[in-house]
Amino acid sequence: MAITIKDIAARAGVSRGTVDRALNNRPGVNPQVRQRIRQIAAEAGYRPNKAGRALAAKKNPMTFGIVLNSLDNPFFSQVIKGIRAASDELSDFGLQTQLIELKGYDVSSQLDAIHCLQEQNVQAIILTPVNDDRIARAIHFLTEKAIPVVTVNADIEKSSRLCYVGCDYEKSGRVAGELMGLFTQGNAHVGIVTGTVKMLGHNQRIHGFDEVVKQYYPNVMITDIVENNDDDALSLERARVLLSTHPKIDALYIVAAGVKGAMDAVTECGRRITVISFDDVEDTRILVRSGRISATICQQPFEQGYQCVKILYDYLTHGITPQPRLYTGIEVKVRQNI
Amino acid sequence: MAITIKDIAARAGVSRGTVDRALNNRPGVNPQVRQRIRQIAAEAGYRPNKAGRALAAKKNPMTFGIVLNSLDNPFFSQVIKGIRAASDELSDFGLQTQLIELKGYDVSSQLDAIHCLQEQNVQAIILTPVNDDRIARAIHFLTEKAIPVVTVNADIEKSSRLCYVGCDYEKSGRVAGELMGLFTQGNAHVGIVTGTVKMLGHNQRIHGFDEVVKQYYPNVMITDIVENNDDDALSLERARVLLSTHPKIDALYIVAAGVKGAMDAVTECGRRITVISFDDVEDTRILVRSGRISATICQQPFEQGYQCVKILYDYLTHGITPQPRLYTGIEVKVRQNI
DNA sequence: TTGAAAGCGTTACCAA
DNA sequence: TTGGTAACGCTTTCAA
Repeated sequence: MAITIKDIAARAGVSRGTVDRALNNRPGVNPQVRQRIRQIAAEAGYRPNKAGRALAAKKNPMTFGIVLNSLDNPFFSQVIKGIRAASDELSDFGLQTQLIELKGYDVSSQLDAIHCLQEQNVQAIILTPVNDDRIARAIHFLTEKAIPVVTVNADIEKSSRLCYVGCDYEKSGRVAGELMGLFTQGNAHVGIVTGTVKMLGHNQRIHGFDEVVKQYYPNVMITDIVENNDDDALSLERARVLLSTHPKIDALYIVAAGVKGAMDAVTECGRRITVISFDDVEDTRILVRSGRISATICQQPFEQGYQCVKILYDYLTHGITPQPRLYTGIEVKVRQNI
Repeated sequence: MAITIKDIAARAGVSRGTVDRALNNRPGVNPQVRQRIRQIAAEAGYRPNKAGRALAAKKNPMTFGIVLNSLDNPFFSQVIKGIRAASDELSDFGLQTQLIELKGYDVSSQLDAIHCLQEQNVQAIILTPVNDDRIARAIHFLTEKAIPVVTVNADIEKSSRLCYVGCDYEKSGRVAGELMGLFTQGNAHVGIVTGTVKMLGHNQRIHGFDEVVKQYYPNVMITDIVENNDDDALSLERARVLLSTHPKIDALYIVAAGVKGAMDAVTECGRRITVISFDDVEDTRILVRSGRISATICQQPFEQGYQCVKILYDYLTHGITPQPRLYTGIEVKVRQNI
């Protein structure tokens, strides 16, 4: 049976309250007594009991505020499921969550949502930030007020967020490059369809891909790149031009959304094209099942949702400081395991 | 704030003790009173608080016994890490674990271990069973004594185990078949190196592979199969014969352990061979990194260890009956994500 | 600065 | 068949 506060109190010859104050950096303990108690606790290998703590914590429950750009974006439904799973699991330990869903990547609506949550006195905030200075400042402001912020799925440069939970975009691009090399046996003319060059993650996926084919598959050539703004209609149009302009293209690397549009262009042109894409939404799944996309590379959205909640809970209640980045797994899905 | 036993007791006009007895099927409650209490609890959407329960449960702590054939088998170190993670996490909730590690797949030493655990009055048993009738009978006996058994990593036919946690071998074989088709662009003569035809899982991996190439890649031919008993020395010998007997073979499907031995034979013969293997142990990792194995298909051993403990805990303390099979994910690892 | 005690939700035990 | 009470480990409040 593990050691408890009661045991430590007995050994130190003080009361349980004093031990609690000493170990949890609460004010009003004689420095020497505090020191002695910590010493005893460390020697005994004391670890606070989570159940006991949770029960006592129910007196002042916690709320996490969450801001996601998830409306009309099927990818995020899995992230939300992960968030729900974590907050369900932790509800018995005094945690509540409040979710605000936004559409698109608009800075001011994101700022509004953050302010709204702040007024509700949330203890922490989770968000998918737009990569903008005003958001960075808002995060800074929250952190100063001792409201930790975790970014999920997308990160923001030079901000004071506690932790980023999401994909390692560079690495997933490298995996894509490797698979392209393997599927084409090292010979291909690749057309790239990206979302937008303004999204950090999209660029990183291209960069990782490029590095790998350069190093290992010198006969895999990147022929051209087009942007589709994550939009299917535009994707069809741009991919159509891409394919007709470059008759040599026999492979497609689709970096973001707009998969269906690009694949319609492939069908139109009638050529045999090796395709690699990202994520696992309905449209993509159908295309992988039919063999028209060889592989799609996924980023564990459920896990992203689950972990961002869990990390904040552990940070606030057990003082566990997370690594600055938690990368979720890179999953290769083909026809047989999608 | 969620509803508690106290609330229900008040509404039903009885004591907390009676509510506890009524809701947890303990004896000694007037049937009508029991009925009424359950009604009230159901209407109020009562869900027992886990922290409260855990604290109370510390009075009679639980021990799970675990039997793994893990000695000299690096694959299992990850399974053990998963078990440790789960039992660490649950130690605050009154769980202890007792691990017995065995070498090889010997029925009688496995039976001995089970008896040993039984004498220590464990509340549940986790094991990697040998597929043998005597083990099946032992499991049956335990189940009758209300000691639930979960099989991990390998299952046993017609036994009364509560749940199997591990790989879907058939499906992972199908993924291998798909990848082989993609890597060879549908043209290959495949040699298969398996562990033993006596292991259900190994056969399933071959069967799944066979089905997929038959259906989707008719020009991927399975040329021959050899057994290596999961042993590197034997693997080298058999693979050597395989490759020299069939000069046409240009692809290798390595189903189980003995990867290093088989790959030494590949090096010897000097031909260019496309290789797919399973699992992620040191030897394999080096071969994938060097590009000599194109992909290795993994089965989340950590997750297997973690889940088997968690499932039993949830079953015993919260009455959550698991699905009969929990398949862990199939992970495709290539040079860039291993 | 410290101690004592109440309370979080559940279970177990003893008494009625 | 029931109720009352103590206990699990921790935090908080009030009093000293």
